[in-house]
Amino acid sequence: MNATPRWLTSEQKAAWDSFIRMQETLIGRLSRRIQADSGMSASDYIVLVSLTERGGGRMRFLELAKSVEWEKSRMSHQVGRMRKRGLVAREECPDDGRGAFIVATPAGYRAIGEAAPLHVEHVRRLFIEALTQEELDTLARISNRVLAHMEKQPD
Amino acid sequence: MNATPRWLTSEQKAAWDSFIRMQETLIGRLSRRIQADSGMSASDYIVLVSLTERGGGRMRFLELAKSVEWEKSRMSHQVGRMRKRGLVAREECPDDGRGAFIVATPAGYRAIGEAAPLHVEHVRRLFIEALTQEELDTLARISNRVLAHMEKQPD
DNA sequence: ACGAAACCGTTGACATCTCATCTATCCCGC
DNA sequence: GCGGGATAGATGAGATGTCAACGGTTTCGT
Repeated sequence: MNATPRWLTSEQKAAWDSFIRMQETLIGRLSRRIQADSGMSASDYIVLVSLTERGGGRMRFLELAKSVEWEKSRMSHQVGRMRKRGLVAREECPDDGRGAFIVATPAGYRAIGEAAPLHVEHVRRLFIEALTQEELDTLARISNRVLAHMEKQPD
Repeated sequence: MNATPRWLTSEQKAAWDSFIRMQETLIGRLSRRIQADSGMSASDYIVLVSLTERGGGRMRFLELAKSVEWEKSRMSHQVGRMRKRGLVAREECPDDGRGAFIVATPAGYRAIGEAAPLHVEHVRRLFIEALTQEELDTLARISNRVLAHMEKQPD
């Protein structure tokens, strides 16, 4: 037994629609680019970046998952595939019999080393160059505000 | 034989990272919400919205695909699944022997009618409420600028 | 007319993501 | 030191997305 739903105002809807469309187009183009340029999936790329930059090429499994904010199941499948492709390896963890370290292989380093400059170039070309530094700052502030707001909200 | 890659400045990288993180978190939470609230996938939702709002419940297949900016293959699979679930139906097109109309079924209308208010509530709660109207306008302007820029760029 | 090219939509193979469930190990109180 | 709960991670099923190739139709130049 609800009241009429409260729809968005036309300004709110316009903002939402523009944002969604932009975001979808941009992410779509970038992932297709990564794939085409490097043969890696966008997921491979993200995981390798996090593993090599934030973990020095070696991280505990769940730490890696947290660092990219994925659930463990997703990461587990992903690591399995990346292992099959030789991008990462798995090492037992001496301290914790359940645990595992994920390690970037030389092939993994090579792949990310080749892919990263191309990726950055596309980010710059498609996104950064569209905006002034002031607009970028504004977008960052807005993004952080939304993130902070979401953290306070339940699911 | 390349020069050292031109990385992003720290301000640019900060903006990019914040945007990506926000976008991913927000979209992730919203799709899980749609799924949990209505049993529909986010894709089902988008397609039904476009079909009922912009097409009056009946659209040519490729027109539908264009209206949500999907490739035809993706839409074809999606429509196949939605057909199986009874959300849409397919009609032959008299004018064009290759073509097809996609039609929202009563069950489809019911599903979208129930899901939409909940979805809007979550959009409002997670996103709209985090920002002032001025910030929303700014974000819309920035999004449209990026979109316009991308349209001019090759793949 | 008629053949080629463009168009509409489908299909199959494969990669990926989610959810629920499972195993094994660790930790903690008693 | 033992039993129960938390933790680390893997796994299988099913839904989804991508890419490349395909089969009919239409269209259009000649």
